[in-house]
Amino acid sequence: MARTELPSADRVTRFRRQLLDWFGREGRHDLPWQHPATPYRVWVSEIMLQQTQVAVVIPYFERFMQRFPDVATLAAAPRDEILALWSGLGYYARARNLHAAAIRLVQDHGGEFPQDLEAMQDLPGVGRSTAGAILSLGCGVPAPILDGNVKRVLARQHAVGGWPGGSAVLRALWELSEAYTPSADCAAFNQAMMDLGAGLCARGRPRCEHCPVADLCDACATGTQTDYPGRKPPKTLGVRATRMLILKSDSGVLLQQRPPSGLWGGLWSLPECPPDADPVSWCRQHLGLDIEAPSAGAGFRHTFSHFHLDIQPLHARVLGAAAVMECDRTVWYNHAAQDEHGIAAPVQRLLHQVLGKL
DNA sequence: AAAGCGGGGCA
DNA sequence: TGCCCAGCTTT
Repeated sequence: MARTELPSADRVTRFRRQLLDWFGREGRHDLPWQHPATPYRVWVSEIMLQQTQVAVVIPYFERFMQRFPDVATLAAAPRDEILALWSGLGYYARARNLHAAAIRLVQDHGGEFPQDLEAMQDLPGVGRSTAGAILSLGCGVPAPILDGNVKRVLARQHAVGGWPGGSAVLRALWELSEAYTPSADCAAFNQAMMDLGAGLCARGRPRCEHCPVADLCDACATGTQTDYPGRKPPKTLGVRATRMLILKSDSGVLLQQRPPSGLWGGLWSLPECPPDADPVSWCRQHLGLDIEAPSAGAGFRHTFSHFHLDIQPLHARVLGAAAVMECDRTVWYNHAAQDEHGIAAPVQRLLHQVLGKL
């Protein structure tokens, strides 16, 4: 990749002024975490926003703040309760890191957020961009950010080619972010960059005719906006298959808690029977349960970032007394237990279908 | 069906 | 340092 030239002082000045003028008129000033923009609220919102769009995050954020209004409450909460409120947001390591970081803040920082980039980045789940966002938006300390929106704006402004996941491109974009980020009005500037990237400088159809910095933009000048940022090199996904057992008793549907890390770590899920095993004997062997012959439900595909999972649901009633095997990592899930368990989206979907008929 | 999103963890 | 991992929504 060609070395990216840093902007002239004049270009930086004009970019900042035009962007901030626009932000004052058109920016989002009514997001829940902006009122009040405490470090805690900004932190939680930034973690939620890491892989999720604003509209999806808002209801999760409101519920989270109701239940965990401050760092101390969050640190003292059981992890299961945090995962339950995170259910459906995906990337559950974020929730586990959030809890671990809250505990660290209480133990090592007196329940307050550190005011420097290095200590902030030491918190689990907080990298350079998130640390910059918490500092600038929540603490009034200037620091650059580089989330997906800012990457897109800067890549287009300077026609930086290549996939931003690569280290050279990433480094170039960070240098640009540092060059543009002002020490005065940093919070407004950073919020403005995110708003511009989320709104006008959108991925598919950028609305350059309304963009406050279109006259400065290298990509816009050549009509090549959608070439930036470069795409991730394609990679064919593998396919795995599983059978999820929907075992019904009078007490509900059987759920098991998954191991604490890895795929759907710590979440509650349905028992999975290997494709080549006989479900009836598998249940007797692994669950100590006698079940009737199962019937197949409608199969569907769930896609992760790195593979497809073909899920075949199998329905069966449990024979005899089912309560005997309830233990720590097993629960009969029913209406009363709803909302108390963290459950992955495709499992949630299956349970939703079944619970109506229970 | 494919792209995108920020950070952790491990060779 | 450079890959691989994670789970949803949007397009």
